[in-house]
Amino acid sequence: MEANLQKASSEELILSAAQEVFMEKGLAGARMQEIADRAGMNKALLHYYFRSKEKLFQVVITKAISSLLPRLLGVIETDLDLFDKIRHLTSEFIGFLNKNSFLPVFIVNEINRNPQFFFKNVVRQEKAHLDSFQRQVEEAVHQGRIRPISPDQLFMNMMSMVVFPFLAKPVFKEALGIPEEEYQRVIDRRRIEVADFLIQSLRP
Amino acid sequence: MEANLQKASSEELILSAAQEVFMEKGLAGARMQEIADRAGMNKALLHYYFRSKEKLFQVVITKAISSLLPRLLGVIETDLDLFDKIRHLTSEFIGFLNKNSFLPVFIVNEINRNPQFFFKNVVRQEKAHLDSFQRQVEEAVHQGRIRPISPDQLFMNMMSMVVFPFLAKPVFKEALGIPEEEYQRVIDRRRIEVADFLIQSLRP
DNA sequence: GTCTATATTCCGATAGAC
DNA sequence: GTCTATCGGAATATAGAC
Repeated sequence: MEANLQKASSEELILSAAQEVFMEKGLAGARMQEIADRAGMNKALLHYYFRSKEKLFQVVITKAISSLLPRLLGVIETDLDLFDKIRHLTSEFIGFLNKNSFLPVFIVNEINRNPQFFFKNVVRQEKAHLDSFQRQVEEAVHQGRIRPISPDQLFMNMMSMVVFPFLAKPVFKEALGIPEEEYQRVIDRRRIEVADFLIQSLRP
Repeated sequence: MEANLQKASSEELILSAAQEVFMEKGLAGARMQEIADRAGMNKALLHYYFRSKEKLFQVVITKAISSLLPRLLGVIETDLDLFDKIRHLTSEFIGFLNKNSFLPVFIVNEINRNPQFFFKNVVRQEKAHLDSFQRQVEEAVHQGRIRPISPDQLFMNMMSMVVFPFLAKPVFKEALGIPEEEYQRVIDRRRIEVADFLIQSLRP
C-alpha cells in the first residue's frame, strides 16, 4: 500500500530499463551503458545491485516468463466448457501480448539460445495443468461434441495463432500492406476471430 | 557440373560456417573467431573475403531469405484450386523448414531487430502474388464454397500454424513431454494436419 | 548508495611476411 | 590467398572517494 506510493527504487528502475533494452537488443546486443542511461543513473550501480550483466539478464528473463505463464494456467485450470475455455484463453492471451508485444520475440529468441535454462526454472510442475486441457479435448471427442483431433495438434494450432502474429509483425505488416494502427486493429479482432476459427474447425 | 566436384572454396566454407554461427548466436552474439574456427581457417581471411562482420552477415541473411521466399511464391502463383493450394503451401513449407529448422528463429529475430533492412532487399515486389491469394479467398467466399472469412486472418492463421512450431520447439517439446524424435514425427504429421485443420474450419 | 576514474578483457579489424 | 602478430576501440567490471 504504502510502498506503491513511493517512487521506484533504484533496483526497480534498473530492472525495468534492463527489460526494455534486453527485449530490444537481446543479451549480446544490450549495453550496460544504455541500461544505466535509461534508468537515469550510473553504470557502476548496475554492478552494485546485480554483480554482472549475466546475472541481471537472468533476473529479467525469469520475471518476464513468470509474468506470462500463471496467466495462462489460471484459465486452463478453471472448470469451463471447452469452447468457453478456448475463448477465454485466446482472448486473455492476445490481450496480454498486445500490452507486452516485445515479450514473444524476447522469449523465443532466448529460449532457443539456451533451452535448458528455462526448464530448470520454469515450466516443469506446470505440465499437469496442460494435461488436464488435453484430457478435456479427448473427452469432447469421445462424446462426439467435436470432430476427432489430436489434443497436441489442437494445442499447437491454438498457441501458434495466438503468438505468431506478434513475432512476425514486421513481415505481416509489410505483406498485407497496412500501417501500424491498422495492424493493431487486425490483431485486436483476433481476440475473437482466433477462437471462432478454432471452434469452426472443431465442428463434428 | 565440374564445379560441383571441386571441394568447397574458402569463400563457400566461410559462408556456411557463418550461417551456422549467425543462426545460433545472432549478429551480436556471433564471433568472427568462431566462424573462422568452424570454417577451418584464419580470422583474417574472413576480412579478406568480406570486409567486415556486418557485410558478411548481410550476405548470409540475404541468401537465407531468398532460399525461402521463391519456394512459397512459386506455389501461390499456380492456378490450383484454393484447397489444393493450401495443401501444397503448408506441406511444402513445413517440409522445407524441417530441413532448415534454425531459419525461423534467425529470421524472426533479426527482422525484429532491424525491420527496414528486409523491405529494402526482399519482399516489396512480391506483394502482388499475395494479393492474388487474397482474391482467390474472397472469390471462394463469394461463391459460397467456404464460409465468410477475412483473407488476412486466414493468411495469418495459415502462416502461424506452419512456422510457429519451429520457433517454439523447445517449449512444445517440454510442454508435451516428448523427446526429439517424437517431436519430429508430430511436426511431420502437420504437413497434412495443418491443411486439414484449415479446410475443416472453412466449411460453409 | 551513488558517483568518477581506471583496470581488464574481449573482439573486430589491419599490417605485413610468406 | 593464407598466415601471425598486433592495434585500437568498446564494453564489462572494479577501486575508491564522497
